[in-house]
Amino acid sequence: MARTTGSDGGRTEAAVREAAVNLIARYGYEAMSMRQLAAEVGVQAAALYRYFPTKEDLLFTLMRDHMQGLREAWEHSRPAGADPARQLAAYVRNHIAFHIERRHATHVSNMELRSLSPDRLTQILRMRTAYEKELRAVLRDGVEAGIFNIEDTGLTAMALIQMMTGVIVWFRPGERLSLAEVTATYLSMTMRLVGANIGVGTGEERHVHEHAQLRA
Amino acid sequence: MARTTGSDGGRTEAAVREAAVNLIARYGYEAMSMRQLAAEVGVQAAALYRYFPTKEDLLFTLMRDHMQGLREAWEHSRPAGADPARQLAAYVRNHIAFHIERRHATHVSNMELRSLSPDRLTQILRMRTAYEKELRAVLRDGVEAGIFNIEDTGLTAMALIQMMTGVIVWFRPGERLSLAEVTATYLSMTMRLVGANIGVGTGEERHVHEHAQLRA
DNA sequence: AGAATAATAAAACAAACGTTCAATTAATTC
DNA sequence: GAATTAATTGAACGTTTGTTTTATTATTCT
Repeated sequence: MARTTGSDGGRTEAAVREAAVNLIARYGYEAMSMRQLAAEVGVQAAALYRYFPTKEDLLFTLMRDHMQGLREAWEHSRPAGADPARQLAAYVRNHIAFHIERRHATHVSNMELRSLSPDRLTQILRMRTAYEKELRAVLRDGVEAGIFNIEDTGLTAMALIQMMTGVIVWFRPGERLSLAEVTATYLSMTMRLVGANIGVGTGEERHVHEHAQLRA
Repeated sequence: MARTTGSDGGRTEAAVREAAVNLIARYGYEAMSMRQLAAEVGVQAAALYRYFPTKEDLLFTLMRDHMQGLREAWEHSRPAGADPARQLAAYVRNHIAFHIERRHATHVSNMELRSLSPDRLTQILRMRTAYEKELRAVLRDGVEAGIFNIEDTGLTAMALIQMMTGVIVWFRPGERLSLAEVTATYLSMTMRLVGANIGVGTGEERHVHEHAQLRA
């Protein structure tokens, strides 16, 4: 047999991407075979090579698109011209929302870096560094404006990102806490971490506090 | 050929463990072949099976020993009977020191969980959960004693652990900051995060502040 | 309707995989 | 010094891997 009725390149490629993200997140890039992926899509392994020349190309494409999506999400959600506290709050909200919406893709982008060739690894890391740089800039602005009290901007940025990204490890929708509650708590922890004056800028603090009271 | 002169089971096994940790951390468990590991040790692949019946047994052994080491390190360094702030400081110091001393083993234990069989995965996760529980207990004690101000103990514990473990991702000895400086800064961030009264308990705050001044 | 193109299947490739087995030599025990 | 045990080699096993090639069918274009 050959071309099947109703087959469509666009749909197949999208199906391959989605299945690949799920399989790689679950079993790992090396552990996922092209045949396994093809079977998940409902196609023969050879068909995959019409869309991605090699297995590594597939991985790289997934990662690149994920990082580009993250940068675009931040650019769309950042409140231009707002004070640093609001900017930081927007960064935290965007980061958590984006990563929870795409848990599997995030897992892939964070865990499978070592399967990339050196130059592709560099490309992805560059995108990640650029994104982290945005956070450092916000923190610096806040320090210069006297709103934040931070010992080491670089360290604080890394700590914040690790803390926020860590949410995807344990958060499961529909369990004890809602996404809104988790986000609120992380916002409050973030503001403590950067030494922001409580009640300044985010418009979230009272709200957070009420939730805290309910859970106490 | 067969047994080589000067060969020793104990030494070989130790060499296998060490090489395996390094190779798995660098290339991933699935990507590391038994032949590659054997070559690193300077032995034929078949020789590995004298010490570990399967590749997965090797992985599991590495992880189990790492988690046991972590628990033992905490038990030895915990200041029994001290106030919660000192306990928390000890937890942070031990966690960071242990994980930086064994960056590769930590990487393996955190990244290769999905390569374990279900029951072995459960065993490792149980050990990890028990360790995290210790932190939650310290936080709870601090809240009850009125020393800490925490919205959600569980969330704060996870945030702290992610934040601390994240150090191994970017920290490299001999770069901008020393381990002591990093630890001091993380201690201070931890105390902010749990809402500890500044200057209480840890005996580190003034020291931290001096470093901050130097870097500013 | 016929020609061109897009999408797939089926089969095959060499290479690499984890693992096993029998043979062989070094060290230890008696 | 002979017998036993410990440590390792070298070769082989059957699978599975990513990928390529060729053929075949569905769709689109003229």
